[in-house]
Amino acid sequence: MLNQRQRDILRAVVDDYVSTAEPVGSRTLSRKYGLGLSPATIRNALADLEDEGLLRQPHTSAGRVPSDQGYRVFVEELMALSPLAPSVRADLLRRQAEAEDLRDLLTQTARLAAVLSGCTAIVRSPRPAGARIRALSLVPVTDRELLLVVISSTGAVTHRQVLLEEPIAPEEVAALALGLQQHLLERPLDALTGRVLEGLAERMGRHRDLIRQVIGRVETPDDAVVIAHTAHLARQPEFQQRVDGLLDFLDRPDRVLRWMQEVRGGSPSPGAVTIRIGAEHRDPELQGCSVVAASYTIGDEVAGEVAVLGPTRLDYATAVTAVSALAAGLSEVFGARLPGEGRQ
Amino acid sequence: MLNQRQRDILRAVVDDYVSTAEPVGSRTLSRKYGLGLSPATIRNALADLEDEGLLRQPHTSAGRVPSDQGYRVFVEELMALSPLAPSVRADLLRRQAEAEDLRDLLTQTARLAAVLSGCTAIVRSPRPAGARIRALSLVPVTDRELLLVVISSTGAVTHRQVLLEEPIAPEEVAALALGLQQHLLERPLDALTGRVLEGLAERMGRHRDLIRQVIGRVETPDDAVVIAHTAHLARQPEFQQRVDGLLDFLDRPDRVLRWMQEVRGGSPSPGAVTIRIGAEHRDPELQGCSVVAASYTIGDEVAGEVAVLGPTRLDYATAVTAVSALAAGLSEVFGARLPGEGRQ
DNA sequence: CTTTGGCACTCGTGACGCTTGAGTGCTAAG
DNA sequence: CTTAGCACTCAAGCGTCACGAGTGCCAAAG
Repeated sequence: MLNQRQRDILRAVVDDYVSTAEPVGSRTLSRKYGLGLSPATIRNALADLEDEGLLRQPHTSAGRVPSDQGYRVFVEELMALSPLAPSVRADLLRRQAEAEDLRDLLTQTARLAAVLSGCTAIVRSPRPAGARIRALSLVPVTDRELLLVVISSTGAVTHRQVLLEEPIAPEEVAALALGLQQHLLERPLDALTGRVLEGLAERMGRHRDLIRQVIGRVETPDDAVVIAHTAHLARQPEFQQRVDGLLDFLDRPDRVLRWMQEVRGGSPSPGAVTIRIGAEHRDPELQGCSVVAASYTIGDEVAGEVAVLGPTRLDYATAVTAVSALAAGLSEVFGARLPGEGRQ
Repeated sequence: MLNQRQRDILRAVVDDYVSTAEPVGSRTLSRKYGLGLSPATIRNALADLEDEGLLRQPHTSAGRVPSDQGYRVFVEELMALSPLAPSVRADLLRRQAEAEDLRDLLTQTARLAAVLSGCTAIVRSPRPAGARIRALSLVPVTDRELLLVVISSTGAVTHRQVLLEEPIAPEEVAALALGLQQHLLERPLDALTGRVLEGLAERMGRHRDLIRQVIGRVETPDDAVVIAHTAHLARQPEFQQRVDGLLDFLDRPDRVLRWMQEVRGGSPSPGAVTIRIGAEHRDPELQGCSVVAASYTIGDEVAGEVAVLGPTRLDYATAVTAVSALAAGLSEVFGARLPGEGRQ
């Protein structure tokens, strides 16, 4: 276990390295941080911390750098969280509440997270397991072309084109819509995929094929994540040589989505902040990266996450405050529209 | 004016520099390209080309590098375009035709352009001046919440939430929708903004405010451009130091959109390929970049562009073939659905 | 008049060695 | 247990040097 001095010194090392990106040595620590200890004493402590595996030395005669494990201890035991000023918090919430629709809300949230943390931000669209179909409509486009519009209880609007073999009359469209509504309204979104629809298709007689076309994705991975300010990643000195790999990763929404889901798996409790550091990531592109994610809720259910992505040398305290505040804001905005109300 | 030899040599310099990213000297040219000339002769020609402003020397005793103006001459007079193999072309068209909806179509097209050219690709959503409102529907979500769905003749679907002060009955919604349809169907999309709506609002009696809410953007800039494979930009050696500026630019859809529109302004003829090189860009971030854009059409009208973005040292011939083929593909896919038909 | 070989010159690059400075570990004294 | 001192290590910076790629110019050959 670490004693108080070691904790102070580890904290100082992380603080200094986060702000300078340079290995930090005993003299710097003695001078810049009010530890009241001589460099020699600090050296002993540093050596101990290195034995514990919390610090690394890039080479002999360089300063120390936190290891992934060191960051882990830092975020779990040492980090001093300073809450946002109430005025800032209010400002964030106001901006979120002002969003014009779901997409705008997520985009704004991602941008705010990126600006606050100085990192690339990622927001996962709300997709609570309990999301239900709140409204459903068939819009006739031409006499053999319909648009199916589905609105979920999260406020997500998805639409899908349906091409028909033969013309359909407006009254028939209305009847069909009514039938669909009777069977699907208030059912879970999952009802739009798989066997439920197959069963429904059988019962719908001649429009069986129409229903079949609806089976499948109602939302693409492209819509499922919003990414903001990839430029921040490119600015990190440690990523100069590997920006392309990271961008390549972020260019693929499906991978990002799977990864977000996996990160969230680590901590299923609502509102919690998950931090994943460096080697704790499975994907090779993400070595040297850390992610800080906070989940937001709709009702009592975890619906999605607000996350920031940066080098392991990231300002965890700021990141945690930022994603917490923004996730809480999302929960609030969603909560303000009680079940039965909606938000596009 | 350039003589044949100078043209051959300029072409060789561009070819070599594009593939190696290294300044190219007289000996390399004499050896690798079948010019049948000694290095000394080539040196004379190189000096002439430099006097003309078509080549630059990074420093004395380095090889030559094409100047922006040199690339300009290259693309206008020297470039050898090799058409795509019919099988590849057919494959592209097949992939485009298979797209499930407008968004998927644009995303796939952008990805194909990026892969073919090895550059970052940008596709601008179709927005022909003549686009009309093909279908319009009001979907009741709750008793004081409606979703307005608008489908344009390009197949773009946009939706916007409308919050009401007081509850509205389903029959009233239907009547309102009918009223809107009568006034707006087949009118230009512009009718959804500005004074047309103001006039309409007056006539709609108590639902005036509802109409007012609809005024404004029907499509955000976020939807207007699709960007693929930003990682390719980060891979270019000349951008190592400035990836962040470029990403910052691409992170802002509104700027990208304005820029695309400006680039297209250069060549208004349908189907044409526009090339903008280095200093020809106004934005400082884009110095050292070139863009190759081909417009696609709906009917006879220019609707949008397929573009690739890379360093000035880019493979213009490949880029031109790629964007031309993909833009033609888009035109074809849009053309196949005649006016009156639609595509989500 | 054009082409070409030769030659002197320039300049970036990489290797080498040197110095400097930051940092360490160890030891002995306080 | 703390700290001052000391010897040691190593990266980074700097000047020197040789090398090589490239140039411009000139005079001779075609």
